[in-house]
Amino acid sequence: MEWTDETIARLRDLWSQGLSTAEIGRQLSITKNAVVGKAHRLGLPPRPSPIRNRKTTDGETGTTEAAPRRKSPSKAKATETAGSDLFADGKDASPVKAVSDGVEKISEKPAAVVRKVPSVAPEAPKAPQPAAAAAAAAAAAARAVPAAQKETAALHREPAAVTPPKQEPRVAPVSRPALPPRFSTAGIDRPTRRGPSCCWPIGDPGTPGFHFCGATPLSGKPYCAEHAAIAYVKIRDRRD
DNA sequence: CCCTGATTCGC
DNA sequence: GCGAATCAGG
Repeated sequence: MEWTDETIARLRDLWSQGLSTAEIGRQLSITKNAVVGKAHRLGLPPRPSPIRNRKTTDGETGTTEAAPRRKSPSKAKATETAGSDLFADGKDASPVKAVSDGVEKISEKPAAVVRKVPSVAPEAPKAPQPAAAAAAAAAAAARAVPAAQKETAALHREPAAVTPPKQEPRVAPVSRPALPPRFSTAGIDRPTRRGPSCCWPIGDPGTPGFHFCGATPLSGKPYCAEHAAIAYVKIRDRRD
C-alpha cells in the first residue's frame, strides 16, 4: 500500500466520519487491518472499541497472558501477490456498470450513501461529535439495508429456485467480476500539483478509471466546494 | 455465524 | 512502516 497524501487524507476524513474500518478499507481497496494499523500510526483518535480495554493503564491482573500467536505468517504472505493476476490480464471490470445498474442501491458505494446521510442535520454540520455519531448510525443503517433485503428474500423464499448468497450483501448477487479490490493507487491519476486537493473519489475504487477529483478543496475540508456540498450537506441525487 | 476495532510482530 | 494474523467483544 502506497500511502499518498490523498489516501491518508481520505483515511483521516473517513475515519473522522465514523465509518467502520472495514468500510474505509473497501473504499481504499485495502483491508481493515491496514486501515486500523495506519490509523494508529497516524495517531488518529481511537473510536469506541467493541472489545474491552484489554490493557488497562496498569497491570492489574498480572496473569494477562495469552500468547498463542503466529502459526506460519510467511506462508500467507507468500500468496499475497499470487492472486493479483486475476484482473491483471485483459479482462477489466467494464461490465460492472451495466450489470450493477439494477442493483446498485444495495451494492454500489455504500459509503457514499453513508457519507451524505449525516448531512441531514443542518444545524450542526460542523460539530464533530454529533456528526460522528450520526455517521456511525448511518453506517449501521446502511448495513441494515442489505440485511433487511436478505431477510425479505428469505421470507419470500421460493421452494424451487433459491440461490444461497451466503454473504457479501454489499456486492451485487449477479454475475460480475466481484471487485478485485487489490488495486494500488499507483495507477490512479493524482494531482500533479502539490498541496491540498479534493479527494472525492471519481469512479469505482479499484477499477481502472478511478481517480480523485483533485480540485482545490475548501479550507479545512478534504473536498472541493462542489463535493463538500455533496458530502456534508443536502441529501441529493448524486450522479458521478 | 456475522460484524466490529485493537494488538502483535514478521516482514 | 506496513499489514496479516490474531484476539476479543457484540
